[in-house]
Amino acid sequence: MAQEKRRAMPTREELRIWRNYIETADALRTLLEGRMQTESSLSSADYRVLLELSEADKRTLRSSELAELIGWQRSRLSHHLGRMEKRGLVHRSPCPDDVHGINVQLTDLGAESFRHGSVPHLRDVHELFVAALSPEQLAGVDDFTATLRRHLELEP
Amino acid sequence: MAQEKRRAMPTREELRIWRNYIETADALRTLLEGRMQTESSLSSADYRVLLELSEADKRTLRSSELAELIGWQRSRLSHHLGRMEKRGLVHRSPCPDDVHGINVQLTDLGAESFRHGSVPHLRDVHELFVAALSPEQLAGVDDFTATLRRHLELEP
DNA sequence: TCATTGGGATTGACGTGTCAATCCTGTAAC
DNA sequence: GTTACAGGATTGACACGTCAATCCCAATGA
Repeated sequence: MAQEKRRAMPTREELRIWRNYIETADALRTLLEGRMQTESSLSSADYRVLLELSEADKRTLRSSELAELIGWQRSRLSHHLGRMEKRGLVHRSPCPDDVHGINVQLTDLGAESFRHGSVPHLRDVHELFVAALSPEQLAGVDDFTATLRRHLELEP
Repeated sequence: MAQEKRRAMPTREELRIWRNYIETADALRTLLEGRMQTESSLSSADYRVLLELSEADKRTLRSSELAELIGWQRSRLSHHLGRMEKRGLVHRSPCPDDVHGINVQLTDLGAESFRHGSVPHLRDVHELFVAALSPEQLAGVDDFTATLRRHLELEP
């Protein structure tokens, strides 16, 4: 009886909460993605890339740093940059300092797209998430996500 | 000043909470999917389908009902059933009652796969989610997801 | 009898992500 | 000098989801 909770099953109630939690988060993500798509023709993947680049020095990052920053596999980034480059959002060029290594630079169009996209996106986040919750609820979210992140050993 | 909150932007702090929230949910989903894949060679999409079918009368559902139940587009379901049928998890046959309409039936292999997959999956949910949180935190999650669902007008 | 429409399902093209294999180019080992 | 290897990035094959187009078949209506 000492460790009856080891590898236990969730109760019906816990399972219900879990399903609601994960479905809601999913629905929210989907909703926001859809809005961003129609508002500015950007996917959330595009947004992540543009965000990091626009905050970077000279709007430029080494490909590997970028992958690190947003936590993607190299190959995913490579595929995605290829597509973004085709759309003119981004430009790749060999990196002078490092023999291997590629510099990824935001183009003017990319910077413009990001500016145009970010304002409505942030408003959407406010409208669909922040505005729904009381300050106490928001604090609760912060608390339990922190707990969860610690539990999963995610980097902060 | 009366409606200064209309279409407002999130504060830095609110944005941080939002990002943590959505990233954590994502990471959790990914983690669980990965485990299910290695434990039982099922994706979460497979799992959804198998779950509904195994609870259905005679392990069978009309394709359209199934789509309704799990909230998928018809075409997504069609594609996915095609793949699952190839793997022998599921069987499709024209529906005798309804002229149009296709019956989707769980095969023995499908039922077996689901049984084998569900136990470790539920344990994973417990380990990675339920066990991390205090009863108060869990109640908090329940509360704020309910609030969010109402706000987003998601069906319960 | 033949065109029309309508529900139910499938198909094809396309964008995306993953995994494993490959490529490229300096650097170290022999 | 040639071989090996190592870091950095790309590629290809495949699974998945979405959108729009199509197919199939019956029940109308002319």
